[in-house]
Amino acid sequence: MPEQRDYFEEVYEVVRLVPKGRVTTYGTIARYLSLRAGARMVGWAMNGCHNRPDVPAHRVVNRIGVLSGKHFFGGPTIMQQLLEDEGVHVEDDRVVDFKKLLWDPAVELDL
DNA sequence: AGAGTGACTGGCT
DNA sequence: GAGCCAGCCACTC
Repeated sequence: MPEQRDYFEEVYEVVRLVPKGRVTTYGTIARYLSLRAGARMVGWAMNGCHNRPDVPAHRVVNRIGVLSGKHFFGGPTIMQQLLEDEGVHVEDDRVVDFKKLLWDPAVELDL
């Protein structure tokens, strides 16, 4: 299997920049990297994050703050526990105060 | 080559 | 907030 990396690496790099206790979305990453592929591919990129040691994929949720990828962490509660451990409250698979915790590189990095 | 699928999103109801 | 629909692109069969 050839290396898909390309934008994969870029996605991982951005995700690694997400501060502890903050979250971001697939669409935000996609727009920031100007991925023609779209948000779906960001999710697919995260699918390969298991090869990466330092990719906090649990900080990446969908646009409404739902932990859509929790099932891919080897368990339905792993992702939530990781977030709770960082001070991010999760209720009914949704991030509490999601809008306030949202981290947008285009904004936080002041571009 | 065509159809199905998905860790998504925006718009509308 | 929640549900439905259409657009989106890479990947698999």
